[in-house]
Amino acid sequence: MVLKTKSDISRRLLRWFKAHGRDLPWRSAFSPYTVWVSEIMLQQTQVETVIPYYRRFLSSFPTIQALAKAPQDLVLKQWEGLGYYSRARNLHRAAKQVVEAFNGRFPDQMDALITLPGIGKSTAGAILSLAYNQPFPILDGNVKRVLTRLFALRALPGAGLDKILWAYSASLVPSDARSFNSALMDLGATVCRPRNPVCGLCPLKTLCQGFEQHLQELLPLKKKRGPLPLRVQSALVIWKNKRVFIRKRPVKGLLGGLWEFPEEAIKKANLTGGTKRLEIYQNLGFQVNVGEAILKIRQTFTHFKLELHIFNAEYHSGSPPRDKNHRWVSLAGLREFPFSASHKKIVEALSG
DNA sequence: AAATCGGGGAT
DNA sequence: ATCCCAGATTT
Repeated sequence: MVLKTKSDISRRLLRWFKAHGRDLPWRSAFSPYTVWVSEIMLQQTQVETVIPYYRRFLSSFPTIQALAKAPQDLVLKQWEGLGYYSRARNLHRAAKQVVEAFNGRFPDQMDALITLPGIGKSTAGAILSLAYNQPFPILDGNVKRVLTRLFALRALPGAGLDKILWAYSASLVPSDARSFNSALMDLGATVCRPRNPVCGLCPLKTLCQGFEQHLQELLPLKKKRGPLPLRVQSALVIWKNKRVFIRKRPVKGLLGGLWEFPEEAIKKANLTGGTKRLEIYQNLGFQVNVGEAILKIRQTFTHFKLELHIFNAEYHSGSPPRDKNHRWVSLAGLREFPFSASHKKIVEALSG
């Protein structure tokens, strides 16, 4: 009975996929490199957002050797605006590892794949199934939702539920894992959607326990999170002889490796008391005269909200550290450096 | 187990 | 405004 249902599910899904599967840029070649790049970009990021980045990235780095040889600033520049920049740094590191430790040969085994930075169990399963057509399961947001509904799993999110979902995903994968896993993701994205699932168009409708129990809108269960804390910060556009000062953020942590106009936390009171503005900057290493506010930017991050106040400033005295992480750059030169979305808006405000 | 890590699309 | 996206890594 269970075996019959299993083959029933894969048969229905594969037939549906032939007629309704998405035509996506990374589904033309199935080379390990392009599958890998797409999988990393697609982590926590929607397909439509990824597509232009994917094209540009492969245009800049057509091979894993080209990626391995590239400077990190250029890799981050191609990633600029996509978010979760550790993905880009890990992708770059992993490319070097494959070129050096694996002689340029992309691994085709689970144990080797998960040694590469940025590749966890699900991305490894995706690479093995999509690039090599090996029968490995995946468990992304789409698959979690489809399986949770299909088997009416009422557990709260967490390790316990994940273990059950991995077991279901593994039990369902047929020999044509490439098409099956693609179909599972497409079904989740286009039919078994988070809100307003289109159960009338679902090939698994008659097998779906969630639909049978009218739970499709309630599943998967989610835990609610509290309000995000607000961080108020300032950034300075410091001028000196038609150039502006930028520095590189630490490679670890938030927006790691990106460049910025010096940014620090401030208290809201310091925004209004004109003369207090000189006290805003503690760690700059040199003295400036702070001018008027020129821009205010709000940005929501995963775990906090940012309110960023940008001020014009003029170099006064002293000197910043003389290393490659601190630069005076012309307006035209700013285009070479990778910035976060917020600081990209500052660049645009200065240029436009 | 919980926190960290971006930015935007959809509603 | 909220939810969530082809998750991984660190704490």
